[in-house]
Formats: sequence, structure tokens, C-alpha cells
Amino acid sequence: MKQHIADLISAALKTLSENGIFSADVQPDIMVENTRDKSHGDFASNVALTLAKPARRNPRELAQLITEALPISSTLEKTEIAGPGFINFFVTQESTTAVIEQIIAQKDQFGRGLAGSNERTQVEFVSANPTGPLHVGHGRGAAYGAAVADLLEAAGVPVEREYYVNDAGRQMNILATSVWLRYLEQFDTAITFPSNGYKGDYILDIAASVADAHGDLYNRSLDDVMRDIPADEPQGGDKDSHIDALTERAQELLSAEGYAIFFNAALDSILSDIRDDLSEFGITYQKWFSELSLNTNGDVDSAINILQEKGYLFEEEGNLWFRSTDFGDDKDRVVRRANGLTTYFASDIAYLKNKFERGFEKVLYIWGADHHGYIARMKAACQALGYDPERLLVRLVQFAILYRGEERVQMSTRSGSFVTLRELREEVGKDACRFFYVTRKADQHMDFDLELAKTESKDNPIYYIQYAHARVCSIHRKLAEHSWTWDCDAGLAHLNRLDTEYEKDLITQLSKYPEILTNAAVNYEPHLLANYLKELANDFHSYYNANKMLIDDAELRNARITLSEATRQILNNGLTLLGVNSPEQM
RNA sequence: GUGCCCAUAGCUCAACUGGAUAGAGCAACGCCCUUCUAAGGCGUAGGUUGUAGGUUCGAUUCCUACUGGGCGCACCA
Repeated sequence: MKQHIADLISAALKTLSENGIFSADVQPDIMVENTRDKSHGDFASNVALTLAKPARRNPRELAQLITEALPISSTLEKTEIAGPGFINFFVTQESTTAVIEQIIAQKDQFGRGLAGSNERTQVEFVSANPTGPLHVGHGRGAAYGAAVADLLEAAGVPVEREYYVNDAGRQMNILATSVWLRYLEQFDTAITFPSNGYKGDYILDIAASVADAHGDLYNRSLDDVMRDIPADEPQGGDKDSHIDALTERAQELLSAEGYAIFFNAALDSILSDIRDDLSEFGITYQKWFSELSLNTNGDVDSAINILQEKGYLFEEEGNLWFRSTDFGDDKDRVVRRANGLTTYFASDIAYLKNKFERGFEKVLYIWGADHHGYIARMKAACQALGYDPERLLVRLVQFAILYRGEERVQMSTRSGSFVTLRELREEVGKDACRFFYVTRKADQHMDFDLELAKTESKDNPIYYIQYAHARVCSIHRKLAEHSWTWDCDAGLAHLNRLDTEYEKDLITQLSKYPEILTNAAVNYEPHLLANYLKELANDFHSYYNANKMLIDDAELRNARITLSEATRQILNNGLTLLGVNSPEQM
């Protein structure tokens, strides 16, 4: 409809420029927007305001000329000129109610595929280190990333979801060593557990499973383990050198195969836990990408070589540096240390290159807000590799602070009192979690109130929306009790009977769905859809209270039920995109 | 110290990406169940959009400087 009106304006402008009102080289963007106030009609355009200067005319006078030059259209009831020179368009009832027919016909396909882009896009999100279970901080990134990916797909953009598994590096060695030390404890070895080790209960479980499978094969004496190991921090030493010495000792005493057993037991167990967790959260990935694979297949070396050949690398004090400052970064970055090990950033560069080589037109990274300092160096790497930095997109997700009513839920990794995503899901349910996480703009801090998420009343937006859906379903059940059936065709044939204010408002709201979906998708802002669904539910509840559906007048009854059914369909479509269920009964 | 993000009703947040009188929900107050689920609806009240400038027909939105908060600034992952 917007496009149709824009076309009409465009035709009018053409007429005016042919008549010499303004020169033909003036080509304005024709903006048609939804009106905020019903008295302003259904749509409004500001063309007269933007054209006033080049046409050297008073905007209201120009608006008058434009409306007079508009081609005749059966969809327009009338136009008005208002305010400083807005043109307000009033649309006929038939063209407004047509949206109901489209929704009924297209069902879950309604509003999809309008992004106008078929650029293959990769969305990489969560990508938490596989060193422990996901916590609530990861939950927001998960819900946001999944919603963005699903929205893009719905808008017609080809999408792949990917999880980058950080299965290389020091933290993984500390993890494997932690499991081994817990394993040793199974044989009554009195180890003082390193302060920097992973202390979670899940480590004990993994250690026990290794003991079940391999018995005491990897048991070593306390003397062998601790010989010449520097003191830990509580004993007046340094926690980092202590744990690093222990990880080296583990590899010495266990041989490659033995060490790999602990390493893989930890990785497999934790990763499958993360996978299950996300799956229960309604999130699945097309690919789980191993960081380690970048090292073993030579991608890291080849990425470094490319930068070397292009002359962006230099050596200093034995380290190999990438001159990222050439591309706007704050400081240069090490890619290979003097000890020969490549840095985490080197893997990131190789991974980026790998993504583009797989043919993605755009790569979207979703990071916690604390990672914003990485954007500049990644953009720099992108440019240095020879790719347009516009193709690399980063969206930051702020932390969610948990509240239980007024009380802030204290979380601290150090004390191990962090809340896991699984615990959150078990407490408030998947639907409330998924919805709450995406109701706020991603770059806004948000308060997540556990009590509110569990409330079963209109205070809780997710119940409010789901209840609207259930209410429509309930009407169908009640219909049977009156021995009536819903005649959709009869309903569609009498949409002109839908003339109350509530009905008009609801229909107008329904007609906005396609552009809300598209906007939410292309701007990576799922909160737009979440808020829209709240408004739609609100319009439906108002309607439901004011106008009765189960009435003797068959024409009106069928028309109203058809409108309700269209509303149910949109609620269902929208909730599905956000990963939320649409219950038929509350 | 320096860079990025944020600041809107008492509280939690919106505002179609520069449009008309800045909107919802909580909390407060007043109504509506012999009628399809009151798990709901209707209404009242609540604002100098952090401060000061600037850009223009028009600014919550863009620019600059302040104020206050969050985060980053490793040869860590």
C-alpha cells in the first residue's frame, strides 16, 4: 500500500515537473509513512516539505499542486493537506480489509521475503568457550542471535548459523588439567586444587567418567605431579605460573594419547551440554566450527602469510606483529609470539578469511558488549585481507541484570555463584526467557525480573500475548458449543461489516506486520517485532472486550471470526520467529 | 588518562531511523464479570527527552562541548 501511494506521488511529481513547476533533475526520495494519529488518515507523506526548497514554493501550496496532480486511484478515499505541508492519505475500507484476505491465504508465509536482498549472511553467535555450562549472560546473545537469524531468513535473506568453538589455547589446557587433577583425587591423592583451575561440579563428573572408562591408568604419584611446581597464589606464589606448570606436567606425565583423553573428555562433555542446552532453548546451528581445525589445516599460517606478503607484518623483539594501526586500530597486534605460538587474534583472522572463502557475502558477529574493543582490529584485519570492511558486521549485546522482584541476583564467577542458562530456563520457562531477552534493544542494558517472567497476568508481556492467541482458539471451541461452524469464505465476503473503531485499529495493526518484520530483520532489531506483538495483542484484547463474536448475525459473526483468525495467524507467525510457542489454551 | 556505548514519566522501556500534540506497561487513583477465559478491558494523572550550544521548514533522533553511568585499553582466552 505504501508503495502504491509512493507510485501515485511519483506520477504526480512527474506531471508537475513536465509542467515546469520544478526542474526535472530534482529527484527526491518519496517517503510514505504510517500516521501516528488517526485523524491524519492512514498514511502521510512529507514530499512537499522536502521539495519546497528546490521548487522554491511554499510547502502547503506545493502539497496542493501535488494532490491535484495525483492519478485517480480506487484505493484512495481522500487526501488532506495538514500541518506545515504534510499530505495525508485516507484509504478506502476495501483496500484496508484486503490484508485479512492475504493473511488467510498466505498463512505462515504472510509478510515474508520482503528484504529485497539475497546476500548470503552468516550469523555467528554465542561461541562461548567450552570450559563450562552457559550462564545467563550467554542467554541474551543466544536469544538475540537466534531471533536475528530467523528474522533474516523470514525476510528472504539466506542465513547460516554458526558457533565458533574455542577448542584451542591455554584455557582448554587448564580445563584438561583440572579434569586430570580431579581424576587423581578419585585415587585418594591429596591435591591442593589450583586456585586458577576450573572448580565446577561438572569437572568432578567428567573426571569420574574417565576413571570409569580407564581405571587408574593415568594415576600418578603426588610427588611426580608436584615436583618443582612453583607455589600457587594462596601459598604466596603466582597463580598463573602455578597452573601453567601443572598443565605442562600433565602433558609430560600422560603422553599425547593420555592427555588427549582428558582433553577430549572435557571438550566433548561440555560441548554436548552446551548443544543440548541451546537446543532446548530452541536454537540449532548449521555448523559448529572448531578453532583447532584452523591450526591443523594450515589456515592460520596461510592467513599470516597473506598479511606477510602484503607487507602488513613486522617483527619486533622476536614477536610477529600486524600493523593494524594502518587501518585505524589503536595499536598494533601480535599474531605470533617469540615462542612460536600464534595468538588468538591470528585464529580470528584465519577464521574471518575462512568465512569469506566459504562464499558469505556478509558475516555478522554477535558479541558481548565487553568485546567492543575487538571491532577495530577485526575491521583492520578484514581490510588487510582485501575484503570490504562493510561486509563484516558486529552487533553488541549488553548484559542482562537478573532481579528477583526488587532484589538483584548476585552473580560472581569467582565464588561460583553464577546462574546458568539451564537454571534460568527451568525457573521461568523457555518462552518467557526467549521473549524477555529480545524485548529490549540489544545495546541497552536490561533488567530481567525473574518474578515478572513467571507472573501469569497481563503484567507479564509474554502471557499477555500468548493469552490473546489462546483466546482466538477458545472462540473456535465455543463456536462448536453453539453448533456453529466458522465459514471463512462467508467471513471474507462480509469484511465490510467490520466497521467499529476497534476493528479498524486491529486491521491497521495487522497490515503493518510485513514492514515490521522486514525492518526488524534488516536492522537486526528483533525488539521491534516483540513490541509489535504486544501492541497487536493489546488491540485484540480491546476488540474482544468491546465486540462480541458469537452472535446470531451469521455475516458479522463469520467476518469477526475471520478477523480474529487473521490476528491469531500473525501472533503465531511473530512468536514463532522469536522462538516462542503459541498455546491454544492457557 | 584515552576510546566505544548509554542517558526519555517515580520504575522498566518504546518512538517506523529527521516529522505533526514524545508513546506503552508497572506503580497511584476511579470504573467494568447473570454475557465468547477478569490470565482481560475502559478512564484519570504523570515530561523543559541529563546540561549548554549548533545544523534546518522541523531534532529524542545528526554535530560540538560538558555532566553522570557502563565497558574496553595484554605477547589472556
